[in-house]
Amino acid sequence: MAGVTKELLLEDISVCAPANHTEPIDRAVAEAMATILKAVADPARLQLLSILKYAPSQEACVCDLTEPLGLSQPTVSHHLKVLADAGLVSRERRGSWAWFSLVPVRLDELRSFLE
Amino acid sequence: MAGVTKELLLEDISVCAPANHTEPIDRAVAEAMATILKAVADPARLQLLSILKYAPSQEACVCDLTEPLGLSQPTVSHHLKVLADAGLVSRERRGSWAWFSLVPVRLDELRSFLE
DNA sequence: ATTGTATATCGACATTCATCAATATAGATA
DNA sequence: TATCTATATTGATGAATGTCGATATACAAT
Repeated sequence: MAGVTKELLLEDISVCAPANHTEPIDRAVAEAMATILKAVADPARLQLLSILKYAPSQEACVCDLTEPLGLSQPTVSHHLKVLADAGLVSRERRGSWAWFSLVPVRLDELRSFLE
Repeated sequence: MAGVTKELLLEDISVCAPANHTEPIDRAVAEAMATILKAVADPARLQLLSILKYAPSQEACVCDLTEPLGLSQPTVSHHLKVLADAGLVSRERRGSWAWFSLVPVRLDELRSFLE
């Protein structure tokens, strides 16, 4: 099935926007949030997010990322896919290169949820 | 070796207090933060944190937690240990019961790091 | 001491995951 | 078309992890 994205859309986790809970979350919400948190809970992916944050024009292509991470190109590509599926980074193809950039609102959601 | 704790102390991650970075984090910092994030990135543990947050007097014992989570007592005990090792909850023995409560400053650190 | 209850640890199992080499795909250029 | 480069996918492998039953430990109360 081409064109099907596995990205978790914001609407899927209705509870994580305002974080105005008055009672404990249930299993379904916990699983949805855990999916996003798992995407962040990896050293390589934390480095990727950090590099993107401080990159000129807040973006970078895969070829700029393998060397600072010390990982192979397939592995870096894999990590970027995990981040993209979680909605934490976006991908834009320009010529032969794939440019990745942060989706800041997604990290805002994470922080809100932890309040 | 009795009395040895595996808790990650705040001092161990010198960079996560103010979150005033000006350059990308290195692998060591990323690994330290990933350890704490991994502790949070699990549905059962997110539920535990949430239940503790809304519990009367912000604490609960294991026997109060198995039923809402639908998991066995050893499994809940295991998850609480993971959270305690990450410094996210504290444990206090009172009689036969072990009372767990949140360590809010630890969650503050997580949020700061994601800024 | 014995019994009972609450919690922790152990051992095992199935699943997930990070990683790489090999290969496939996409796009640019000749 | 053919070729070159950048990125994505596949397949395999070893490590980490969530879960439970069985057992051990800690504490209270007979």
